[in-house]
Amino acid sequence: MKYLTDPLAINAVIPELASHSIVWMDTEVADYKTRHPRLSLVQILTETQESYILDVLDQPKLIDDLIQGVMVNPAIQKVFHNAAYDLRFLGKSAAQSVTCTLKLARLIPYHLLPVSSHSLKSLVLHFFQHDLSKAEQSSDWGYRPLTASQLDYARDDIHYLSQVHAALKLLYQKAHYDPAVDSILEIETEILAIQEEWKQLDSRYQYLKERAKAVMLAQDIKETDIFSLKHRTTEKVPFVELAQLGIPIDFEITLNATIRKSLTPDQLNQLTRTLSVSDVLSFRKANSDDAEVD
DNA sequence: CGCGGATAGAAGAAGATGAC
DNA sequence: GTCATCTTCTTCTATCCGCG
Repeated sequence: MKYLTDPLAINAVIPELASHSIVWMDTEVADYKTRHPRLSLVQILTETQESYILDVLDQPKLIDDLIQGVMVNPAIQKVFHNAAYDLRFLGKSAAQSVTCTLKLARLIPYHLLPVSSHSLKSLVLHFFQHDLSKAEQSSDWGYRPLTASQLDYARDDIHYLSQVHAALKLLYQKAHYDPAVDSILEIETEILAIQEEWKQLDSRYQYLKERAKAVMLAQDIKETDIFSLKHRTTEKVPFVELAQLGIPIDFEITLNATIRKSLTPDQLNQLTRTLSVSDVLSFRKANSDDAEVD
């Protein structure tokens, strides 16, 4: 691990970092609760397992050099967890070739990745049974010198990020089939195998939720360990009144059966109609015995 | 705390089905 | 044919998530 605090040393290492085709990155931020958070550390791991911790606190010039040298270069793939957060400090929309493991994790269906949260901590626990201590996450990253424990945390983060990334890529491949060559028969076999069990569970699940809601309403319980019940208000105004106020209205209204009925064919043709078509999958009604006599 | 994006769930619609 | 019911979909908005 290289912990670099000297601006000259950091500047010197940028070309070396830029020579990699993929790096795993993370940042630590000071004053994150205030209106003006400051970038404190940028951690970078290379595919050769070298980790760099760059101290860039109050070094806007250095941060910009890093953005120009690494972030905007499309030839370097940058992997972050919740990239949107780090990009606020590292080039924003100018950053190129950024991969986000949070987004990747969310693309994997629950049955292949059964975790209650897609935070890096949860993913590390799921894949590697390692409790990534997040105690340092909210520590003071604006104070110098940093503690050994802070630096350990900073290094662990990118190390586990690359491991999680690899595990996620495998699962992603497992989850994604090419529909052009996928087998409908295989899908049908699998869905029939679990359908009855799923129906029973789903029925029970919905039923219990309805009961819970009824109980909480009747007994005026607002919150339990697993449920919360709150009011939700929706206010409406007559459309005609809005129109009469001359408020610019620029959205479409679904042409439903009721409105359609009150329009003459002429009126209907005068309107600018846009049609949207969706494809609907449904189960066919289970055939009775005559189906087999085909 | 702030943000961008995801998510849950309510509401309303289309269309298939079923009872009569 | 009419009407009600069921499934599935889209749309909308408040709320949640994840980062430090």
